[in-house]
Amino acid sequence: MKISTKGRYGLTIMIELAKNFGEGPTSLKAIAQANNLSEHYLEQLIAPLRNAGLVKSIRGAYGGYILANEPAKITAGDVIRVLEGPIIIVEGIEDEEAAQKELWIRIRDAIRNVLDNTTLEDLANHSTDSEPEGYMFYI
Amino acid sequence: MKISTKGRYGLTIMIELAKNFGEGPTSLKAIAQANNLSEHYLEQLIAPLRNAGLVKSIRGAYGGYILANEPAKITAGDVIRVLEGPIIIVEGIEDEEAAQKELWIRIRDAIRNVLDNTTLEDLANHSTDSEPEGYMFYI
DNA sequence: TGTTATCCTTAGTAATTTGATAGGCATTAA
DNA sequence: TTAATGCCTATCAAATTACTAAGGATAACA
Repeated sequence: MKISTKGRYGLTIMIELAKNFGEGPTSLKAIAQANNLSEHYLEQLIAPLRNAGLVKSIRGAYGGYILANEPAKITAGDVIRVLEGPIIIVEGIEDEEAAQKELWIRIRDAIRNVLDNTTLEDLANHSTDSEPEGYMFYI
Repeated sequence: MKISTKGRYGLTIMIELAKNFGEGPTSLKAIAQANNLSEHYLEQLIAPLRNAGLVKSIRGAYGGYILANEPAKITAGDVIRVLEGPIIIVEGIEDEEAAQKELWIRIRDAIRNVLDNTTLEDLANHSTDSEPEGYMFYI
């Protein structure tokens, strides 16, 4: 179980757009180069973000993308939900698994709380406070 | 992103063993039948649980599995970590993604908190308080 | 008007994971 | 000796992930 590169790269895109908010469109090419990612792959990630109304596109030369809303009004949850799809699917849980229900509800609520209370503004401003390397991200 | 059946079925096994704790071994066959699952598939899930020292096996006729410890001393985190592997891999995060670090840390800690504070005893006793159907588990 | 930079769409694909199924050997209680 | 169980290895179809490839549509700008 993990958060895939879809969610991570998607957040990377959105944070870049948050940093450039109010300064006109940012091209995917610029974002891809700045973060050393495949532009083609990012195109596939931003498509659902556009469909979800989180970003607006400006076509043609010197076009690009802009956030559809202020960075303080877009949460990490908005982005992750679009790109990672349903998290903790325990839908259609069997009666036999009823004992586990409480656990999944607790985990779901804990994650929701973080995702819905962290905005792009939070993430864009935190930029490079560079903690020590070697920290780990296993639960 | 989701918690797969590995984690769910694994918890199902462990909760059954918790219910039968102190009453001798429980066979996988019995657990499989009670929960309408494939016995062969459960074998593959319990192998890592045994290797991790969470359960002990008793071979031969009328054998089965028992918890290696009291239900109150085994947490959901012990089980999930073994079966689901690393959660939220953001290891080897790039410098460019530094802005996201705070988010992953917050989510990691929130999930850890739930997993490490929910024991098999909690889950085994909660059994069938049967909440209304149709609740959802998307984040 | 032509060029170029960009968005947009579809298709393909190798590697990995998931969720099993199958067959058979090893061990032990009765 | 038999039957019940754990244990081990292999196989496999479907889905997902993380891309790559190719090219069309649109619009700024010279």
